[in-house]
Amino acid sequence: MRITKLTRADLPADTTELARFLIGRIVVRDLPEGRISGRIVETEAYLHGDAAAHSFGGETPRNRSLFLERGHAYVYVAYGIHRMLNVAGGAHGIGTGVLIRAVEPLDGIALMQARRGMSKLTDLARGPGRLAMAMEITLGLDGTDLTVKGPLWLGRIDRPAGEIGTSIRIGITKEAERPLRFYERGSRFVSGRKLLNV
DNA sequence: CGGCTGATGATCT
DNA sequence: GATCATCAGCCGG
Repeated sequence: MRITKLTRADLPADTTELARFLIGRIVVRDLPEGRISGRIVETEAYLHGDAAAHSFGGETPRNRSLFLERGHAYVYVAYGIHRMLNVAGGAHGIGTGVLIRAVEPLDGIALMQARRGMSKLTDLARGPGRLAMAMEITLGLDGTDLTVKGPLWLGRIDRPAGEIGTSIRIGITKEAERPLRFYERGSRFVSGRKLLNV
């Protein structure tokens, strides 16, 4: 399977557009043991001035990667257990980004299964915490430029995204009604409740 | 399948 | 010391 690297110019400057654009694109994790990759089927946008965004209170050591130019990784720990993978959006100095919530496993399925301690394909990377565990997303990857081939980068394959559905975001309480979650309709690899995935 | 709950640690106040 | 952009496991239907 041929995966072509995305360039920064490929990425929409608007973060909501970026969240939609990333559906159907590929996250590639290159490890010494081999390549792990997955096709993005679910994202959420976190915008400038959005009370649900980590950047809302201004730049801190933790969230500084969100303020990098679009295409950089922002990785943080949620609930003390799970790492979350985000793609920073917008221009340098603007704290916006896209949370990658689920991928459809492509390469390195055996590696993902070993990492997750389970084999069911549809549960390997369904949900941001599971995705991060399956793809070995560590805090050390925070700030990585995803438009450069390295340990973690973004690509595309010759397969169009399906129809994109929209819903409210999952697991937040502030600005909870904004329709900023996007997913590929009909995909079995999408997280969230059924009601949200119509 | 849907609902509930405890785990767990980095971060900021 | 409070707050989490979550998940696995357990329970009842």
